[in-house]
Amino acid sequence: MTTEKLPTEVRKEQIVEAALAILGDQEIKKLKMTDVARHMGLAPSALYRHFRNRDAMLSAVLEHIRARLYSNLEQVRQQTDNCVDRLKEMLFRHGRLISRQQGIPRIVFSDELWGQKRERRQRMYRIITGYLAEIEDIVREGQERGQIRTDIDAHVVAGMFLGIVQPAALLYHMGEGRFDVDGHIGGCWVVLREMIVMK
Amino acid sequence: MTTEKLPTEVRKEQIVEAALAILGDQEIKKLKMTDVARHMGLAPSALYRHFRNRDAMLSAVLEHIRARLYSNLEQVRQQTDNCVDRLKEMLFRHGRLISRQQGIPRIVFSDELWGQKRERRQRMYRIITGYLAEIEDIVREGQERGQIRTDIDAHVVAGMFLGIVQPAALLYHMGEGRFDVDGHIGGCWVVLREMIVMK
DNA sequence: GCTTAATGTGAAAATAAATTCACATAGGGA
DNA sequence: TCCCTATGTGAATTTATTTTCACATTAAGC
Repeated sequence: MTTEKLPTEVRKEQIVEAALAILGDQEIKKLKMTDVARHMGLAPSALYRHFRNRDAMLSAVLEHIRARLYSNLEQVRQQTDNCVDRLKEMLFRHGRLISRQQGIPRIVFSDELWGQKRERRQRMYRIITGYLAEIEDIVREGQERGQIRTDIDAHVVAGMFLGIVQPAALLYHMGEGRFDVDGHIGGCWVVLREMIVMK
Repeated sequence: MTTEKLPTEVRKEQIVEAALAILGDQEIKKLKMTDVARHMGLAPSALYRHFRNRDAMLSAVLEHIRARLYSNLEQVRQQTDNCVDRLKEMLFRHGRLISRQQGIPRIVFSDELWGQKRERRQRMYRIITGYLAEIEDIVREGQERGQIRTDIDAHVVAGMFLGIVQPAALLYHMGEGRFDVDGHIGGCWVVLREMIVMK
């Protein structure tokens, strides 16, 4: 087989995307080098030109996810100025990530990625807690601007955000797409909004 | 090495417990036959006298978990009659399961166990949704007895239960025990209680 | 056009884990 | 007591996957 040759930068990106595509797909399986390679029409050994080993590849996948989550955050900040709307938007975007994007949310609770290597597990932990801290910031800003009740702890709100979004991902994947993510998130948002908006 | 000989019934139980102990332990790793065997001072091949293969063993582990969760439910039902108290008790028991028991909550979101085999994934899905249905029942009963607000959907409350408990498990395991499960659950309970009790 | 470094390949080796198998033995029941 | 079977063992064997390696090829710069 003769395959086009591309610079590493591009290939690295492609490999990460292939990995994500595989993880996001129907079947829940271990991410195999062979699969990733096949998905891109390369020999498995080609992957080693771009990543030292499987581990390095997984780390790159993780980094990609981190970037995605944070860019989402950035976009929402620019999209609207109202903190309640920002929260809502983040919630629904996350929902879309679960049901329509590639395997990002699945990875968040996957042994596969953070399970084995301690260092990676810690990185994942920091990604999630960092993300939650950002949500917390949105809430706090909303409180300062009088859009959100001040007698409710911003940290608790961030916890509820995770509490809405994470079980949805779990049930969606375990239920093989049967679980109604949008419905769940929509319903939860009504309750959450009710609870936090200034009356 | 000369090891005592025990009847299968006993051994099966021991094997499942060894598996759970390993999963619950510090290091998050793939459940290997070798590890389970070593944990009990047996040769790996001995395990095959009791389970056809690794898969059958994992299924037994899953069944054990199911039984544990449901017995918890049963105990709480007998312990108190007040539905709000029952909910609280379930929440805190689950918290203890996360931070102090063997690896049950970790398994709930583990690719390792429900990831590969479709049939097992579906079973896990049914276990969780069934458990939530029971929580929902507690809520509904509380509503009928006038202990819980009726203008709030029992299903939503069950969803929040999962939303409190599951992220706690995730963060506890990823954070290597650093995450304060009791604090999280305690805090959430205050909010939840506030939201659902009849005023 | 040539050179060469980066990228790709297939086959083989390394690693890892599950599983099988021939043999050993404990211990409950005739 | 002796037998028979369930349980246990260690040493292969199988299966799955990652990783290495010697060699091929492309494309970018000279």
